[in-house]
Amino acid sequence: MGRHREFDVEKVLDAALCVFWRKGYEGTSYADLTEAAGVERPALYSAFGNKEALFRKALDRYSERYLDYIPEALKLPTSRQVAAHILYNAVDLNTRHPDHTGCLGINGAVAGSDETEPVRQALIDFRAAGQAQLHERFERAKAEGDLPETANTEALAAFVMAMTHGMAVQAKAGFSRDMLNAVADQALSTWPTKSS
Amino acid sequence: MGRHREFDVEKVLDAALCVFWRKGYEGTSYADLTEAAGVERPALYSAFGNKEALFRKALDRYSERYLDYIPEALKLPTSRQVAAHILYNAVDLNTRHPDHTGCLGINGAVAGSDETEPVRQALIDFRAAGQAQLHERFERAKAEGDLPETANTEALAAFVMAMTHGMAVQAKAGFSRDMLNAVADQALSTWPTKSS
DNA sequence: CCAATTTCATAATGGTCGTTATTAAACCAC
DNA sequence: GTGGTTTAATAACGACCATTATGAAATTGG
Repeated sequence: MGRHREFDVEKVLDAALCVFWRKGYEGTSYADLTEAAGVERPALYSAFGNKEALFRKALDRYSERYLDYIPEALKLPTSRQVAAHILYNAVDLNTRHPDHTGCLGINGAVAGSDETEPVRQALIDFRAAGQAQLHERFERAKAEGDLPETANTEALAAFVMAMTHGMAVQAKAGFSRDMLNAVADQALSTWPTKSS
Repeated sequence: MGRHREFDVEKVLDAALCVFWRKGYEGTSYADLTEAAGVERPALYSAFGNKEALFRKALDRYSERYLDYIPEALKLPTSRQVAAHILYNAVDLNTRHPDHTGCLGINGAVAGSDETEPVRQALIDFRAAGQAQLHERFERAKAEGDLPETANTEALAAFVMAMTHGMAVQAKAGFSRDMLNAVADQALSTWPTKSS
């Protein structure tokens, strides 16, 4: 019983996600959020909690809605295909939406005031989780003989992640999709092979 | 005539630079700046102008004091040495100071509120200037036969910059110097050669 | 139809933001 | 040493920050 909610929670979360994506955590104000969502402040608080909780929910939704290419990539047969799938799909995601280029994992917060530290750390953990999955996958590739015994799988995973981070920065700076794809090409040209 | 300034302008600028380096432009408040510099607000305004002007001066000083390895790199004989010098020195710079890891060009601002847009753009230009120098140097390498005729020098320059950006993000996330050096190794592992 | 409950919009909270008046102190030329 | 000028420190400015108190509107169970 009681009055019904008049807005679609998921639509509002998507709107908030887009704002965070564009302006980062610290750069986003409730004025921005209410304008984008078409919903007043107290409604946001009652539906999602405070700003940090809202950001964390937006980050979860980002994972679900936009990063499905990562589990896809991990299932591919060779480590090179895994890396290629991730890099090219990252370029696509970073340049697909003209009003929020780059990546929430980077735009959200790289540096910031002390008050934003928990969010910054959450993003560090978020990125580390992706890197750990990649590391694990490359370990499997080594066991399967897809990667040479000498391969530093941890560094390889960190390298792919560094590329996605760097390209995200460049996408946010306005780099074209074509340019970033060429950058990804160059990154993949360094990929180790079993027979070298 | 008139009273003398009681603080060292360069020391105060260095202090401000360190704060911006750690917290970024938007994450830095005048409370932070005055505490770090040991100088009151009005003194900062009279010596440097407003927050944006102070940041721009800090960025200039950053260039002079910390990025001298870039002109050094450009003078090296081969494009591979140029890239290696930049990447390893970037790792060093990104991890040398425990209280401000990463790079001001990235930490300063990747995303932010609309008010920070001029600073964000200044950093984009700043990074683009470095990339242009690199591009030019790689063009020369191609003319000298150091790089193959087929090399995409613009993408190569963007690739090296993407690596520095990505490693800067990782350094700010706490990655070790050793890990980042291994990432740089991977990036350099298949630099294009004249004879391939 | 009434009472209980939930959401709504308005507007206020205390705090911090960047930026400056304001006034006292220190200096130099005369 | 006095007058003119520059800097220093205190404290204030309006604006915006995230958060919430308040009361009207809407809904359902009894």
